[in-house]
Amino acid sequence: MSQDLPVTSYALLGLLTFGEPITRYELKQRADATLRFYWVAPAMSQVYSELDRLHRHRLVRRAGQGRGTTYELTRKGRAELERWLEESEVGFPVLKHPVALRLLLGALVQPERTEQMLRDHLDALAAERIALEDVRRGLAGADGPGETYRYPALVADWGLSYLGHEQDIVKDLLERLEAGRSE
Amino acid sequence: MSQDLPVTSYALLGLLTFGEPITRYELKQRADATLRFYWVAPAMSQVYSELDRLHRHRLVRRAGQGRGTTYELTRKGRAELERWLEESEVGFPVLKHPVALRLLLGALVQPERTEQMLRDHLDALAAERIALEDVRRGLAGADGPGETYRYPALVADWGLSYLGHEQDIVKDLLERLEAGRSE
DNA sequence: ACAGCCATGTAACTCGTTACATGATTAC
DNA sequence: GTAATCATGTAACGAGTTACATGGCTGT
Repeated sequence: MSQDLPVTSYALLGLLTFGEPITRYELKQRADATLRFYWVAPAMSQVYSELDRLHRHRLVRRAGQGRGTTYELTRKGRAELERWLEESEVGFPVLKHPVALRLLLGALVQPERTEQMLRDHLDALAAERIALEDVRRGLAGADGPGETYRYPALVADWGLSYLGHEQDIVKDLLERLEAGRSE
Repeated sequence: MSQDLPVTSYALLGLLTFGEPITRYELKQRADATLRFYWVAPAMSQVYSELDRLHRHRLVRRAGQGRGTTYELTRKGRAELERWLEESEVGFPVLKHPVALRLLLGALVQPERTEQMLRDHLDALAAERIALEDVRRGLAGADGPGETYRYPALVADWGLSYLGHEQDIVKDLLERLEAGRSE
């Protein structure tokens, strides 16, 4: 492999390392349930095209045909995933935060609008947190050192801590806005 | 305007609301200095094409020609930006976090590799924080309620708090990894 | 029977990037 | 003079999305 694939390819390949061979549809669900918290939730059509590419590169193997075809890593796929983890550059996280972007432009709208947006964001954060707590619970029991879900559990804890802190920040911002408004 | 433009268009339009008319080159620098912390740092070529589009829609006005042409909001541009802030859906933040993605796959590499990655990430976070602290200092003095940089200052504080918390989480993860390894 | 989900696939489009190309201005 | 930075622009590409289309399976 002379050139790296896009990161999302490796992310999907990585999801295949947990458990049994799965269908593309199931892989999409797994991505929606886990990957979306710290990477992306790829469109269904992208799951199809990415798996086609991974198959062309012999990094995954199909089993069965037609409806219910499952996919699993090949030995080459695992080796390539390990190589990528070892050799490729990691890169800094990218955050696309529409709420922060709109807060930046708060001067253009009524203060109440901005405050309402932050309150709505608090609701969304609470919902997101519940979803991630569900994921975290599903990992419990096999999350100790050396166990299957150790690393996924660490990532989930990371996400939960992030969401909790985000809630704290937004509450604090709301207070500062309200305090400034009544001056 | 029957259809929303991409969010990045509004982001760039929004950056034009602060201060005097600027060139596209300066707009790119402004984006690199501020927008990148919570949205994206668009490529130079995208700044050109986005401003072309904004100009086609009469949302920005050019002044001068050739080298040094500056851009500023039109009245229509400001109205459209306000409309977008009021009417469009906000959407949940998207985080693309290569470090978390690799931590998920920690089982595939030597533990020392993962720990080194987290230490490198701590360094990167410290550097990012210094850069954002510079930005924050530049806003001080006009960041009170009702002042020009009030909202940008709130966003910068948000970012600083986020980075600080991220540092704490990563330190904690490192300790958990090291503790688990010596069992 | 019918609704809803499961499941698979294609086509068109666009956002955004990288690579390429050019030349003016400034600092040393 | 020459290197670095300022500044402007085009072309090709690719990742990822939305929209479209089809049909099997399952529960009521």
